[in-house]
Amino acid sequence: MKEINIPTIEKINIEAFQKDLVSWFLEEQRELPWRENKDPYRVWVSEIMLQQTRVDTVIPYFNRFIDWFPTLEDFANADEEKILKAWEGLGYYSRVRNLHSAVQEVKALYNGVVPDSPEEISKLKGVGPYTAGAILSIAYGKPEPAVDGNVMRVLSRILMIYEDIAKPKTRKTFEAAVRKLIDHNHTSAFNQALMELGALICTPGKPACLLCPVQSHCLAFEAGVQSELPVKIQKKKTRDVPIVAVLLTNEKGEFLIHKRASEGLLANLWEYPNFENHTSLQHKREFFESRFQEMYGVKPEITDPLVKIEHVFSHLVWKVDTYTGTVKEKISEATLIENQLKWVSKTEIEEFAFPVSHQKMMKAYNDKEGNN
DNA sequence: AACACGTGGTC
DNA sequence: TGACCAAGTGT
Repeated sequence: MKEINIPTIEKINIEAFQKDLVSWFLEEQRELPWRENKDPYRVWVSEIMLQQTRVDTVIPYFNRFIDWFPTLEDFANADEEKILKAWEGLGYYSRVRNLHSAVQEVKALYNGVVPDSPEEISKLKGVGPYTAGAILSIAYGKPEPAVDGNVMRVLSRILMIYEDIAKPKTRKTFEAAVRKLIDHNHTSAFNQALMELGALICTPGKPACLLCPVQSHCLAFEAGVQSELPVKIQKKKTRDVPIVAVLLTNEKGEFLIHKRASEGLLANLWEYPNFENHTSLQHKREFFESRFQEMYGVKPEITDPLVKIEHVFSHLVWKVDTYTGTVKEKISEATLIENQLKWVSKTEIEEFAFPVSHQKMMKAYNDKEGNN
């Protein structure tokens, strides 16, 4: 275990810093549904939802999630279709599948009680260094660091740390800092205060230093360099992926849907039949029809163009040309099962989780038909 | 270490 | 309008 040295920490009056920060949090914290109590299960769910996701986005999802699965055991017993539906639209869907298997493990191994040791809790799927520290400090009062993007931004300023926060090893520097700074009597408030401060005051763009409860402790403010911090180098280019997707119906008015693979992008979510189309430009319909036929043995008929959808992911961009179409011939039951295809009515379709891009297809269809 | 993994909001 | 961002983790 290498010792991490942070010279500037000597300049901080730690007790005064703790008091100013924690007092501010106790006074000014937002009322959030996951702050109603310290149930480790609720804290856990909220921390997973909040990964890379805004508070305002999470609130309605969290409330519905707790409504559907009030206890850890309720969630452990839920089926995968339902848990994906609970997450539909939130993104990063592996979060909910990992949470599900982790919760089932807690039920089986720990009698349904979320473990309170760093070693045990860190073994759970989807529980990394941040989430482990967050649950341990918030739900169990353990003096563990919970270093997220907010904490790195706030502490990079207070301690004038110029390490690139995009680099994995940098998190360790900030964990070491938190271990020295954390208020052992108020671990929950201290860690949450760091994040709350980052969200409300010590923001990325223009930090509201004049309103900051720990302004007098901030080395970057003292030096007038708060806008230069944190240092963050990085940006990957996205690549375009052209896709042709078709909303296919049969004579019964049912829609054909396809379940995505169990790993990778949008794993296990449902979608309308589509193919990546690197070939060309004017022949998208023919391309789809022939690919569909070679995959499933039946030739669909594409009728009308629907909408063009551009969907931006963090690492790629789908350029989707969508159409409506019909399937007149019968697709055999074996083919349907083998290829994870399903005919569903407009009512049944509500039970399945779709990525946002494909939700837009049905919306466009409804808008166009003027029905619902 | 670097990249895959979603979505909606912001300046 | 195109980054850049928001309470990260798995591989």
